[in-house]
Amino acid sequence: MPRQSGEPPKYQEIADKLRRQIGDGTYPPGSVLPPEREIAKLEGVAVGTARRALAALRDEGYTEARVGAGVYVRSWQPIVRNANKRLRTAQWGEGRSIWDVDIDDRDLVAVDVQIEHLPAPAEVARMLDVDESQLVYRRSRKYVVDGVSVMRSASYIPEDLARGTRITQLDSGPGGIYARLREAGYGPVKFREELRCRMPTADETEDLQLAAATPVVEMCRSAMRADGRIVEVNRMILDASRYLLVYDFPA
Amino acid sequence: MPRQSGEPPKYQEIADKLRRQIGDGTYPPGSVLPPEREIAKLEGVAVGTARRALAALRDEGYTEARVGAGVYVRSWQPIVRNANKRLRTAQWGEGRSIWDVDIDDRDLVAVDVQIEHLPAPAEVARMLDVDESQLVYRRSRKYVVDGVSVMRSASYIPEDLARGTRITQLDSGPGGIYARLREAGYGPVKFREELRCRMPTADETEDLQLAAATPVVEMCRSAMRADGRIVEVNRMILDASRYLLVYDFPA
DNA sequence: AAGTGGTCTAGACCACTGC
DNA sequence: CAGTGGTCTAGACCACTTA
Repeated sequence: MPRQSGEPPKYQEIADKLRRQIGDGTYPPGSVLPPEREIAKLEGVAVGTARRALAALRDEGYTEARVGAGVYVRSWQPIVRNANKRLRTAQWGEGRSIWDVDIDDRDLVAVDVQIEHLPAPAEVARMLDVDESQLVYRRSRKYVVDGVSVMRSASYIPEDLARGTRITQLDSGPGGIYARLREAGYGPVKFREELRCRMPTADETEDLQLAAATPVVEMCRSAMRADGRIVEVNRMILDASRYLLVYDFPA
Repeated sequence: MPRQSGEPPKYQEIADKLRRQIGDGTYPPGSVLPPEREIAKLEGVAVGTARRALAALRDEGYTEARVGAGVYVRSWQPIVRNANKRLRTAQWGEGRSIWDVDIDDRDLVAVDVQIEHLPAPAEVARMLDVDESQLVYRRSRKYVVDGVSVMRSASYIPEDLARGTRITQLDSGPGGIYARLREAGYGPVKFREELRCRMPTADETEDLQLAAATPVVEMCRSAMRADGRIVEVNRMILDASRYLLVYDFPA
């Protein structure tokens, strides 16, 4: 039988009900929802319709399905990322990686660290104000917290600034690349972060092991020297469900 | 027939193909994809499977379906929002961006403007450091650009700061509420913006007329006076597909 | 081995659009 | 009025998890 004309779709009403039950603690974070076949029987709908309701919840980030096991209620425990605090000059001098600062007491691990020496990608070349054919260093890595991939980052540095420093090595040394740039007299004085939020590509979903329908934040940070030259461009993809972003600025 | 064991699902392969064709210009922005029944026939699958492929594209923001008309390819023409424009114009000059966006100044129109006088919501009360029972002014509005709803905003001001000023009126006067606060000696000197990105609730989808599976940016801006008191809290919901957010800050 | 979510089929009626 | 996307049914097999 087709559904009667009129109000909201059945799958939406079932989803609303489950959403409410997740909200009021009937299904607390970490718990399992009834299987789709049981929901179908309880609500008197076809299994496909119950599936759509569950899919809606999954697509809103409420739940995570594990095949063979069940549909689990997710919780949101974000990493607080304060851009200004992390990049303050004082903290680079202390020999700490900027990434240590805001992770509370959770372990943050960089994996899949790579250094490449390649021609600048078009947009990066425009930002760095160099020719596309010119070589840059690309330092890429993925960050993992509590076993969960939360971000992929790729940093681009013009060759003439990186040459002869530890920026070209896997371990860039205490304080990271900003400390190296500063030692060489190229310390950045200003930053710009541009962000957009969108649904991930298939590659990003695979790389960060994103739950279905989790958005990503695509961020580009550029670091500028006193004379106005951009000395580094950092392109990042963040699992949006894992981050709370904070910016402070004067009026 | 159930599908053969092995590689990616059919609907995913069809989606990949369409995604590629959107990318290479076979279906340019604004064009219409073949109807689901035709895709089903062409690909030799059931209509439901073709539908899943189209649903995947829609869920990634590539397309927008108009019932009765067809599935249209979307384009991304974001509003560039520079949180601290003063810093930007003074120190960065004309902005270079990785994203190729026109920085045109389209007019933002405020609609559905409302002023309420109500007890502070719990989180707002905590931010403003007042009792939950205490009254605050809530100024809410929706912003529309080119006929499209892009943001909903709700600003909260403690009663003792707003009383006797035009902050309590629909038209808060030239310069907006910050000018009024400044006149009263309460001018903010610092801002903080906290952002998270997530899938919208059903209410938000309805309110902003969001395309299916478009993420939102949930933002909370607080304005701080010289003595440290927070004089305003502004809660915003942005259609993520319409915004490019920019933050400048010193090292 | 039983149960679960993921995929798929082959139909159907509805509300809406555009001619 | 023909065509479109949205919803729904009642089945089916698969790969996987759990015990």
